[in-house]
Amino acid sequence: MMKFFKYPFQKVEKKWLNHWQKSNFKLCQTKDFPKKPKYYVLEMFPYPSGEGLHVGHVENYTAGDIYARFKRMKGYEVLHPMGWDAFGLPAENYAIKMKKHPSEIVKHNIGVFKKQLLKMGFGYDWKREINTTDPKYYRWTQWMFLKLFEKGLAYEKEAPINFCPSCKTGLANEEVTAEGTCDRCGTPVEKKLLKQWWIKITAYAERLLKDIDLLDWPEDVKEMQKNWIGKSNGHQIKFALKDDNNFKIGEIEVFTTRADTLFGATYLVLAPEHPIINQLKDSIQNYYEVQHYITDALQKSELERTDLSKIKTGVEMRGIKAINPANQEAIPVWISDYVLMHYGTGAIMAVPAHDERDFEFAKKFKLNITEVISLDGKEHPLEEAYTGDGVLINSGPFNGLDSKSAQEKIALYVGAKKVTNYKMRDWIFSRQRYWGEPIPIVHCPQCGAVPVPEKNLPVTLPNVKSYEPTGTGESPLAAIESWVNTKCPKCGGPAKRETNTMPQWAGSCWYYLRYLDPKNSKKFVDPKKEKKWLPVDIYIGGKEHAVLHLLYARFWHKFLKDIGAVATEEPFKKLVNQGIILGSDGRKMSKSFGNVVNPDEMVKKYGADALRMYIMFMGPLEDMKAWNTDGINGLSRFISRVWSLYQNQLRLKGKEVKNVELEKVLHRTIKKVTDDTENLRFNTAISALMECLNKMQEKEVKIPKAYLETYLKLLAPYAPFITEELWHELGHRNSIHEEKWPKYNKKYLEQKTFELLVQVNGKLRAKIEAPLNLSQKEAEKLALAHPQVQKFLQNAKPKKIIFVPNRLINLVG
RNA sequence: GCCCGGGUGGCGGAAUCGGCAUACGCGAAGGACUUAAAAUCCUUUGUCCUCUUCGGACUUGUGGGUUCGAGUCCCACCCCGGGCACCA
Repeated sequence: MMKFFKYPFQKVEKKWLNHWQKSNFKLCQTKDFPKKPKYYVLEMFPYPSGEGLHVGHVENYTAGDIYARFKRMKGYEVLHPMGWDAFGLPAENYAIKMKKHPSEIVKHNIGVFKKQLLKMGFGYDWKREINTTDPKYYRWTQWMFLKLFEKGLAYEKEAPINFCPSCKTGLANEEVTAEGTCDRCGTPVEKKLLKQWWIKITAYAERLLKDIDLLDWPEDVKEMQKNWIGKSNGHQIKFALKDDNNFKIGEIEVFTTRADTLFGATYLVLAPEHPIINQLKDSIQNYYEVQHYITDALQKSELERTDLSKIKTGVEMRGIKAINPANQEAIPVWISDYVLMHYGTGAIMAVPAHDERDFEFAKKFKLNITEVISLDGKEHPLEEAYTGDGVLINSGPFNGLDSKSAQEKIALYVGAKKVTNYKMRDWIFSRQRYWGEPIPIVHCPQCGAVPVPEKNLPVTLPNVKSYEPTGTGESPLAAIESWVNTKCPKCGGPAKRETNTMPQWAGSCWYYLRYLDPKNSKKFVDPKKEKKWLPVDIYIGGKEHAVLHLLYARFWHKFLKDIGAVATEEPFKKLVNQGIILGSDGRKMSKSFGNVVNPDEMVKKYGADALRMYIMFMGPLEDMKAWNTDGINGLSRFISRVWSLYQNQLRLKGKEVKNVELEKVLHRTIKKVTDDTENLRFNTAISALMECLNKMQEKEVKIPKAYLETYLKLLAPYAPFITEELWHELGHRNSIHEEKWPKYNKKYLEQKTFELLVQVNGKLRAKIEAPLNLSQKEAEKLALAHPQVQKFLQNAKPKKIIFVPNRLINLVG
């Protein structure tokens, strides 16, 4: 009789964690230059918040841990590191509240996180642990900034920041609500113009776009990056401006992707910020009205301006006309906030017949609408803009041409310039905050912005008590005079340090490189190590980083390549996004819904192995899935059943019984678990492990020890604790996690017979056990002899027979 | 509005090449063990007809199509999730 043994998971997990920790996870320590093939498994490193680890982390890191353990057993030298992305707002805000230094809070939170990760059984090479807030780390972030500065890719420019007049502080975008108010006090957020540091990521737009094709990434993430970069090819066309007396008073250049519609351009529209407006002010008859509109528009937040549901507004600059270069027609010039200054030239030619926005605008202000593209070459009354292709009409010498080929011809006709534009904008790199990497620049009244010499890096954050907001919109660092005032590295005169700090993205742009060489004080990474280990073979993390982090990191990496610091073009070869885990009510986990699952409690109640396996069993890694409190019971039960089986087997006396049937099942399981794990289909790998266990406990006989060992190895990446314990109970002294991954033997997968499926008119009517490689003739004979088949054929002869060897026969009557 | 995903039992999901739909797990029902409960073990479990089996009909969001055969391919539509959104 099979006896039930209760699995003492708490005892076992504690025992092995202690054991592994004693050697600082020697098993997971990676050689810099191994003989074995390398494999770099990376998970997006966490921000160590005060909340501790959440289930999303557990999902992300379990997937990575299973994969790293699997690859290691498959014979790779696996690099699987962990670190902390610890600069950023929450730590700073919490520090202000608790009157503690952010670094203390970070240190504490890291302690909590690390303990939780260890309890989950994750195996990292802790010798390579990094922390972005460590001066020894951010020294290199600053060094890279200086390189960007040196190459002209970091520059200063005035830009509006979000500013809360009540809190008297600059706000990060994430602190501004969707309604455009301050997250903390509800006051409407204002804009304040301040000098900001920018990174010229747009210089890399084309390469960032082109190289997306090199990546083994989810299609939607690639698509998102493409859209974000937003390349469009078009033309810049010049329109002469004339006043009421027909004097030429200037010129406006517009950007269009539809030069073929030029004859339909019945007015121009300028962005309210367009500098030419001021130059034209003497000729504008309604200048007061125009000025009023502009002031209004500039006060609006980006959110208000880009609200699509809003009815379009605008004002005409009376007294000024533009000349359409295609037909020399004088057309009105308007100003409207739906035209954006930062894209193209900040001015558009409006073709209301063939652009939805222009159509809407023209209807509202009763402007001319001229149809120039027609599907049938005829003119029609237009109910809405037609944005497709067609044949040109009302276009003088170009009538009858198809719109595609007309584009270049009309462009040539009016002397337009071919231009490529990108939606992507440069990256604002300054934050008015204390808890970030200081930007290593000194502002000298004589020499301007001077880089801090490399030998003086890092520029460390001053360790003072007051890092609360200054009230001016500047960084808290501005108030720390002893730190701010310094000497100019160039002329030696009195100068001030840059007081803005870097955004949280900075440290995460290159952390995957530092893991390769975390202690190097001469270089951020030894180029030989970079060459050996990059690119990252698999990068696992949340989709929320689909654009920003992943685009910044790709840019940063390409820049490092250009200065010869790395040899690879792209940092992350394969990307995988784990899906969000929702609460059991199907809503996003949140304190206010009370549906948050605490991993610590789950580990306490069910053990880490059960939690790991449940989270992987819930569904495909990339899918969104809802937590089910009962679900984890099933995996807890599975773990117990494994335990019981092995305890029974260890106690069973007598001879091992060779079991051909079980052997077949085992080898099928090896194949299935190997393939599924390789392809990150952990949920189906686990069900295969369950099926195999069901088979093993079906009969109460002594199973050969070799089978029991093989099964444990298959389970080891998933449940590292119980497998280690049982491996030792089977008499081994080494760790199961350094064992070789089992191979299946094809001979056990081969079948001598198969189940012939017999269909009549496509419907399954019988299943017949038949020898493999049965011929069609024999199959027919077998099928026709079956009473069920005769019944449905009604003794008629089949008109047609479909035969799929070793699978089915379909008799069509 | 545009661009991606997706829709399969009471629930999470499986079906990897167009060939047994519903694997595996949860839940539920019945039983064994127990004074009892928990735990554990066994049986049943898509819907309907026949309710005794044998068996049959139907079933992968909806409607059409291609095919000997469709969850899988094609067309149209409905619904859900995500991303982008005045980028000319």
